[in-house]
Amino acid sequence: MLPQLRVLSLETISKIGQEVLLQGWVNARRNLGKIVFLDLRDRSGVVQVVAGPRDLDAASVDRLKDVRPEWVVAIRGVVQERGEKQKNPELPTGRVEVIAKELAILASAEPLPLDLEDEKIGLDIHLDFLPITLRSPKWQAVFKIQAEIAESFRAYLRSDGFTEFAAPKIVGSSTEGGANVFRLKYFDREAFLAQSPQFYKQIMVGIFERVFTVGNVYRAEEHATTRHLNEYTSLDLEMGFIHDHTDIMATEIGWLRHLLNHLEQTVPAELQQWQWQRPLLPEVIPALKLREAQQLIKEDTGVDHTAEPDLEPHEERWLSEYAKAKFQSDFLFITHYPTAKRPMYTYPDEADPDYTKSFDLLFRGVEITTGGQRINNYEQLVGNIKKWGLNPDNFKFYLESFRYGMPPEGGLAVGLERLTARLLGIDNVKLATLFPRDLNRIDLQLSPPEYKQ
RNA sequence: GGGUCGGUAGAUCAACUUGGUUAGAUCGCUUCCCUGUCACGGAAGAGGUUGCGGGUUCGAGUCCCGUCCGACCCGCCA
Repeated sequence: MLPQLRVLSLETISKIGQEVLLQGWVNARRNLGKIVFLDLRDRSGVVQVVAGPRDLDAASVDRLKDVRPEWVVAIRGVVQERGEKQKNPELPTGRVEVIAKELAILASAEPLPLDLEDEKIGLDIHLDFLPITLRSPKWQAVFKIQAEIAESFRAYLRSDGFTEFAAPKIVGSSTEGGANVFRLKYFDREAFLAQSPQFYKQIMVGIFERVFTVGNVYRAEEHATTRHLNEYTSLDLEMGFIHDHTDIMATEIGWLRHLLNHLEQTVPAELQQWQWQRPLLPEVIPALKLREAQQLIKEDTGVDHTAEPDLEPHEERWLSEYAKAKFQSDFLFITHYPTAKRPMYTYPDEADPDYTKSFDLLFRGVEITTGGQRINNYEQLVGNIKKWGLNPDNFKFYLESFRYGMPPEGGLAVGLERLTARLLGIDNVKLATLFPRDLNRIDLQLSPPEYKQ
């Protein structure tokens, strides 16, 4: 067997003539008879290994016969510059190759049930085989990018005086009303999976002024669309001492600008895999009041939805097209949603109390953010809880923050998977989710028995 | 919850409109040949109760009914 050497990533193959230990998966195997070429993949990339009887010991030659794609192997060899005719300028490591001297098999692999390079794999098959489909560079790229989106959120906010906290996922009362909650047994009583960290981030404003949290939230809605999940990752921020909701919008614009630069700096190759088109982000994202937006749609299409409390999905798409053409922006804020259709903590506009100081952010046809100013006055908040038909006793814990001094504040929540999907032009949000939970799927456990093997 | 569309080798699809011997193709898989390939190439081969059940018919992958599964749209939301 091979001596235990340290792992040498492919990035370090710079010194010609160096002896290295490579550990990775076999990406491809080209058997020319006596000589075998292996493309070996590790976290840093892919490199060609040349395995032939001239340099390889007899036992390794024997083991080599069995090696197939996705087998995990360790190879001791020497880095060599390729001959002029053998250089492949299309590959990042096409200038070099590793001459194998010894090969050990760390794990065998059954033949793949699908083709990792196949771009047309069905959604169902893709999701059922996520543990292997995610190995392809294209899907690796999605989730590397997603990790950097979350990283950018953290980095930007931290630099702006925000403190990160972890919000509980098991909660004693359902927060927002509206959306359905997952119920669960909590010892001898009932509890819920959190639909949002809303109450906790507001409470935390009373402590740190500016906070953010990144975590999963749960919605028990029986929807089946390309933009809904039953578990998704929410990027939440909340900040005190604001003037109104526009301060929150300004914070979001600042982050988005940081985000685009951060991605282009940290994961340029991964963006390129998805034919990255940098979103149009003007200095100030255009903003329309809901009623103004509906009026525009009415004028253009003749369909009068100016009495509706929210936009329909096709109207969101229409408005995104409009904003792109009119303002050269892939983003569009819609503000001032009706008070009656927003949660009880949403701040009403003093000038027009039927509408709120709230906003959604549309990005390439889909809503990716909801935010706004919150009611920070204790009496007003209690009054609203009653007005919404809720019992203030159930909100005592939450209300303590406001009873004992809460500054004017507000915040927002961004759907991480939706943002990822829209940034990369992925049609279905499930494909921008590592392990999506939906109506029909918790990994394989809700799938038909024949898939379980 | 309402609506629309779909289900054929391991994968991606064809054959369905107009019913007709042994349901094809590509990739993958197996065996053999090959020391400069790079998604290597070449030769041969295996692999399908056409989701399931029933019906119409001399005959059904194809038409009809039921059922299961899935995708998409809507409601709701991020």
